[in-house]
Amino acid sequence: MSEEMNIFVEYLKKKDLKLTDQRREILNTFLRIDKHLSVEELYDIAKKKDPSIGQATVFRTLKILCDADIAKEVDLGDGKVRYEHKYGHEHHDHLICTKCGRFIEVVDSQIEKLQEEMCKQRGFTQKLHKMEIFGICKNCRKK
Amino acid sequence: MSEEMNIFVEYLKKKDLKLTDQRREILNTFLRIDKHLSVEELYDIAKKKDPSIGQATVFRTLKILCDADIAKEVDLGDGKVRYEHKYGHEHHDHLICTKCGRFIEVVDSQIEKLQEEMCKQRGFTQKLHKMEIFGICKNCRKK
DNA sequence: CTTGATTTTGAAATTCAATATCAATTATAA
DNA sequence: TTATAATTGATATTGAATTTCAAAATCAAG
Ligand SMILES: [Mn+2]
Ligand SMILES: [Mn+2]
Ligand SMILES: [Zn+2]
Ligand SMILES: [Zn+2]
Repeated sequence: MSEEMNIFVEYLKKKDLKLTDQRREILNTFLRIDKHLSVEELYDIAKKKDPSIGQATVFRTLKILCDADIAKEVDLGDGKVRYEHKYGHEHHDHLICTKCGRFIEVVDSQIEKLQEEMCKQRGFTQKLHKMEIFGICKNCRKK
Repeated sequence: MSEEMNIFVEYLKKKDLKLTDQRREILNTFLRIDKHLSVEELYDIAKKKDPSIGQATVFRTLKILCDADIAKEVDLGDGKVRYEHKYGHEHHDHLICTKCGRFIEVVDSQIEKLQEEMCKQRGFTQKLHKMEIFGICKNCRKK
């Protein structure tokens, strides 16, 4: 049983929510496919294992996984929210290939520091930030 | 007649599009209200001057203004696309106050440089980037 | 000016992701 | 086992954005 599943079970207990087959299966699928998937994509995969799972339950379960800090929304404003693993993952930003759709995860401590400074200078209290760089990845460039 | 209006007129001519009262009024409203407005907000304002203007036309015209590099989409992934002035404005990022909704425009040449380096290191060709920092602005903090 | 091909318009219909509704089903503690 | 409360999936609904379409407007040519 994965760490995340333990956390999930505990979280559900704490919130008086119930552990169901669907929720278990959705979490397992989410963990197995380590990508930035949309609900639709995750739903299609989970459905294969258990055809009785409904879209609404996938939406609902991913929201719970976010509340439990197991998943995190990634919204690029392209009309579909995606979800990534949060548990055991530090904050990071993304380089996104507009050709193949690959997400490259990056952190630059210097940039993070400069962001802090920039906010401080303006009396702005930073809560969170998003940095996304769009372009063409190494692989796609070669071809 | 504003610079932007000249550009718009030229752009329309070049693309065999027509200059209409609605398009003129939408651009003027857009220029007058120098904020990051959603289509809905811009529509409500433009409608007061000319009640016959329809939402669809506002959507359509803002798309044209983007094509003409007069306007630029700002999509924070909160379900509503906003538009800002592009003509005569350099690239910049945003500090966004989650309390009052204010947009503070910022550029940090050091950050921009580090972003370039980061991409270079990974063989990633940067096309564009978005950086948004969410938090509480000076004004809202005081209260 | 007119003319007339072509574009544009606004209202309404449609799309699409996300959310809400609801009766039937299921989990879980007593 | 039973009672209660949560959960489910199908379906309906929402809200932003887009498409459709017949009527109206633009604008270049005459
Ligand atoms: Mn990521
Ligand atoms: Mn701006
Ligand atoms: Zn790629
Ligand atoms: Zn504020």
